[in-house]
Amino acid sequence: MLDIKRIAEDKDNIKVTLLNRNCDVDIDSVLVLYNKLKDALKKVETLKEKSNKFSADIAKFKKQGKDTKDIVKMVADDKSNIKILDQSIAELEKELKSALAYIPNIPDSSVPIGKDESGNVEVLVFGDKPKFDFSPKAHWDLGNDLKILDQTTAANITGSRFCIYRGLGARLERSLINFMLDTHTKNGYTEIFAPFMVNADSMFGTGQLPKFEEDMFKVASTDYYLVPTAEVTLTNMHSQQILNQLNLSYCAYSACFRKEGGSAGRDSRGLIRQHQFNKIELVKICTQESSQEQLEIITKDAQSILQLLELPYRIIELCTGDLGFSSAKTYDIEVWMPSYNRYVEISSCSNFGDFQSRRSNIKYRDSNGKTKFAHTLNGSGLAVGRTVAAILENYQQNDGTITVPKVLLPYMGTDKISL
RNA sequence: GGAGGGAUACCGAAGCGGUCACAACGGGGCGGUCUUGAAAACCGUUAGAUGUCAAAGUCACGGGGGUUCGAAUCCCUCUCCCUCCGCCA
Repeated sequence: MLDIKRIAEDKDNIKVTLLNRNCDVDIDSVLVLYNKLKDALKKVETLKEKSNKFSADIAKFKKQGKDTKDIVKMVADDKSNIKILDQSIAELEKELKSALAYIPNIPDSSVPIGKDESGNVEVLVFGDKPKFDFSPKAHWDLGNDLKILDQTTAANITGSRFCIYRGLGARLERSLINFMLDTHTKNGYTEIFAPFMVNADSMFGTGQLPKFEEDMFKVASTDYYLVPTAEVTLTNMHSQQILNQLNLSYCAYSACFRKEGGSAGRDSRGLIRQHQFNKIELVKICTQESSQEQLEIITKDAQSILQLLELPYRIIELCTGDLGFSSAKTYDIEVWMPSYNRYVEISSCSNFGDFQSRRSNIKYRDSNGKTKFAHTLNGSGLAVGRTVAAILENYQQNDGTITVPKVLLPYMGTDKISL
């Protein structure tokens, strides 16, 4: 949520930045609403002041035994006017709030300007892509041949875009979850295990609602949604709070649920795009001054998993046209996927500035005792299913077996996945 | 699911129709006096939103609605928490 006052003060600039991220919201009509609301508020507050004063007089007069009939009638008349005005104010506020709810965050000034993903900037390449002296297989074929992944059976019991992990496949998924959480808690993140269902307020707070309702699974006969990411639970743990202590760091495992409505037919094979997948999420809540620095840290912490797993990856900075709705600045981490012959997103690390904290009302007191909106950040650390896919493909051997990455040995209990 | 009890500032809690939200009283936090230092004691300080250059003002006692000239206080409703009973991993 943007600050309406900031929009009013910096209208022209904000129009340009919104165009840069391909958003064509009519800012002028929002400001018309805002001015109408301000006028109505001024009017009603004057009336309220008057009637409050007279009401206090009534109490005084009664004590003195004076007659209050006339004054009571006068206040009663004002009251009915106030009621009408209050109703129109409530309507204006609702309209303004819902208009603001659909306006995306303003990109940070450091974000490269671009129309779409072709404008993204590669900022770092890490590791060497594996060279195979045989024809490498895709992870779904490897998983099928090794009998560790089974989409057919999952389609049978649920539907498309689900997967069953079996034997060492299931063990690999679980090992990665534990390895990632262990690594992040060593780096100072507090581990959280939170509900997989949240209410609509939480979904609004982090920006999934109202605009992206179609992307979410809603639980029938309840007002609850299945979380699309643990970002929702971790960030909203502190909604409606004034925090005394900041620079909070959380990590959590959660299953994530997404409809993937707009991607029919894309990545339908394998683990890349599922309706349900596991993810370790990192969330930071910090002061306004430190969020830029914290974004670099959270990105580094997410990368550390890939470095320890010795998987080749690169980092790109998203340009204005490719930035997510709530984000002010985002680094995507992409892992090398031999079967795609390109890098595939495995983590997205974002600084949201005060966009989410305005929505979910997360504040802190600065050193002068003034309350301010906190800054929030998050990053995947990492998407587990895609990590499994990357390990299978990058660590495959000529004989169809998979070498287990060294750091996973204590978790896997074996150095090789074979039939 | 049944029956009760609650929700007030960082925490506990008073208030039960106008004098109690510039929120009593405790505790905590912060600052100070005293002390070699600490403890204790004493003194001071500590609270939302909106608005404004600053004020004034307006709003806020879990959320929403109602009664009243006036509601933290009365009524309705929703949410959440606690206790007991029932059911149940």
